Amino acid sequence: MIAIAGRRFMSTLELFGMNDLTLTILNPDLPRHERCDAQANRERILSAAAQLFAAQGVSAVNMADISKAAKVGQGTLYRRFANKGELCLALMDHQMATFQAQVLAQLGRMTQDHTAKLAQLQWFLDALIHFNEMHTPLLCEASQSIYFAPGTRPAPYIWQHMTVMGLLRGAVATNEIAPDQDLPMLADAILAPLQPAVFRLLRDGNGYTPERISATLQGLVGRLRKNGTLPTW
Amino acid sequence: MIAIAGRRFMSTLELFGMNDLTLTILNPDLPRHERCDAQANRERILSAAAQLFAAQGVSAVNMADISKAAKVGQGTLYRRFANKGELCLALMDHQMATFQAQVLAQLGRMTQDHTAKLAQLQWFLDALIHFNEMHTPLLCEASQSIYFAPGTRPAPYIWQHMTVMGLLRGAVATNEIAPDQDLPMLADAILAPLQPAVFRLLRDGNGYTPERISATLQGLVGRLRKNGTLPTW
DNA sequence: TTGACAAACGGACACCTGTCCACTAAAATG
DNA sequence: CATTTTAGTGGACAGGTGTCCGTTTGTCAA
Repeated sequence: MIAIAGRRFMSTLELFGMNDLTLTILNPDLPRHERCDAQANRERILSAAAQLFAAQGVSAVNMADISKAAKVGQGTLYRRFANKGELCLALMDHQMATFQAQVLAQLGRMTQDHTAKLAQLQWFLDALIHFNEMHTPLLCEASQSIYFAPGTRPAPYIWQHMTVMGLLRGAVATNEIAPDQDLPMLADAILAPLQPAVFRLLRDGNGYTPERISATLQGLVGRLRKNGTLPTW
Repeated sequence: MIAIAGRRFMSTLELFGMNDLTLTILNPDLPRHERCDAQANRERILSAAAQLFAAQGVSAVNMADISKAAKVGQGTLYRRFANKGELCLALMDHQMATFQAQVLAQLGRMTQDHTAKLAQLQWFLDALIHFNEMHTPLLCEASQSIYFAPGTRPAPYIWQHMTVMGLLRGAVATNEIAPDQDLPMLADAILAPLQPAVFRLLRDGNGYTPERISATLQGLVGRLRKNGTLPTW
């Protein structure tokens, strides 16, 4: 029986790329407990995967390879990470948290400096583009293999969306943009080109540079402002 | 002769959703020949697939099922369609061609009526959204399994991009929008939310209606106009 | 017609992903 | 410490994709 109960749930969250911080915030009280052998295995798996990915590229490595390299059964591997995408997300967890912290700090600074909200949004998009640029293979793998129940979305995307929404709301408050807009959908539209698969298509399929992508998105955001003038930023 | 000639190559193109018109234009002269037994098999496969998809849903049907239902070996199936996505695209070929023709006709009409180019673009995006809406499962399957060589993109997307580009150029010519913009990238940014996978995320993951998506995109396009006023359309 | 050859055929097979389940061992309990 | 509970383990296996290759068959030319 039973056994796996709580574990299954946790992995569902981890699958969404939540780091402990986020997890704690969004789910203050959850089934705990990961046995120490389990934790050791988790770490062996992560480091084996990191090595293999670095050596052969993300797409050339399969789950069996990883379980062999980590000296762990397949069942164990899949118990910790339901699929390759989840594993990739876990590998980025730390860098994701760092990135989020930096963004938060910078936006705070800009607000203190009275930087316009739209300009903050433009900065954020640029930062996000560079983050995507650095982690394209892992992000693509993750976005490909993770299953989304209707009404649910992966945590990284939720965070991005929340951030953009917050800035747009701020821009409404400061009278930078018109208030009668569908802000949630607008945020999704702005973020669409940064979905990993689309981003890769733009980069590799179309040959656009990150700068070019960034410039166009910033142009679009600049045009949101009420008077329609070009952004000064 | 011939009839089916050049079929093999054609299938490579069809994989990209090209109809005969497009094909002819882009590839006036190509290796010919598809044997008549091959053509018969192709049709048996397509109709078997259509039936199975209708009965059980696209994702519930696998290639082995299709080959069995079509009374064809697996090898034959894969010779005709390298993967499920290619097959899906082939199933939409006719409707895709029809849609393209209708779009072309309507845009021609609008141009004759001196409708503004940006308004034409807004109409086009709306039409595209409804096309996506009708074919989401097939489009998603197709976009998932087709491999893109760097520098290449699937034909449906090429056509969409060309259309948007043409309208944007027109809008520059009629002085509706500023000329100093990165039109190719802008077109991609506008189309990004309509990539099948992203579109499905917006619909199912976020619960947006097609109308809501359409309204926001049209808002974005409206803001491209030089003076920044709201669109009259 | 007939012979030759490329195209087409079909099913066995290699490879991967993800699940299942009988067994093991960590941790909680008394 | 002994016992019970339950998370954790690992490998066999089911299911699906796509490839390979020996055999068959349409087509063309003589």
